[in-house]
Amino acid sequence: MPEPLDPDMFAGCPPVGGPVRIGDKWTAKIIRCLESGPRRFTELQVPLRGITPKVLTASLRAMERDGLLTRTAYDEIPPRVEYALTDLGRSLIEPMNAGCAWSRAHLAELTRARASWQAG
Amino acid sequence: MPEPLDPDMFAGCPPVGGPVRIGDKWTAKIIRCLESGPRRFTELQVPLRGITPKVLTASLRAMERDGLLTRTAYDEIPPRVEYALTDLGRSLIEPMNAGCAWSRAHLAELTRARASWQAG
DNA sequence: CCGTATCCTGAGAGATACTG
DNA sequence: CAGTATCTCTCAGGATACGG
Repeated sequence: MPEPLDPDMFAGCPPVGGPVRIGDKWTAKIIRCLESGPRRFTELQVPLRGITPKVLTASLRAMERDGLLTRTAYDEIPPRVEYALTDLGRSLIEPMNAGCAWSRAHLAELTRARASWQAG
Repeated sequence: MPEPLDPDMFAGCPPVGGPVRIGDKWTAKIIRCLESGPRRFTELQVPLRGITPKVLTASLRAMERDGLLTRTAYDEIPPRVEYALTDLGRSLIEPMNAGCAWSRAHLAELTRARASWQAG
């Protein structure tokens, strides 16, 4: 493969931190939480161990802005807000599963690689 | 979907920054660069616009440690070093393609969502 | 050619406290 | 219940310069 690399081979690629921040700490997990149906703010906080309300709010707002989920506030007392995946958000589940499948298939191999690196 | 979320639903999931840092700024692109065959340090710097040697070195070392690629130094003058994907590294291409396919399919939709957010 | 050595910056993330 | 308001911190990433 002696062909030189195209200097512009990433020209069409969105920059990291561009269109969708699926690679951040929480986005993928939030999608998983909403996979089974709409959830409320506090409900999300439970599996998202220790996420602070500020960070959860920021994550949800970003995802809402990107059209991955919807926020619905009901005018009740006490307040009730529900977050639900859009079709767009739901469409991310497939590629996410591809990544998870890779992890399951190769995690052992990876752990071995790290171990033998430590060894020498 | 009134079933409560499992508080431990992410128990088995590796922490972000865990096993494989594919979500960082450079790892995926480096894999793309090596897809077509082994490459040298300076060769990688070309499409990786503006990556500094320090950062490229750090990325390559991390990937080597994880068994995603190999580093081969030839004892010549001037020095020659080649980086090549391992089978493990190559196996990441498939799930990466799944993500790229998603981008291609939904980028327009996403851009629309952002625009309408700005508008209203 | 292939890196190392320093120094620096910013953004994501967390701790803590408070409110409609 | 569902957030906001501050403050702080860490660390990936970058700028620059130098070395085998």
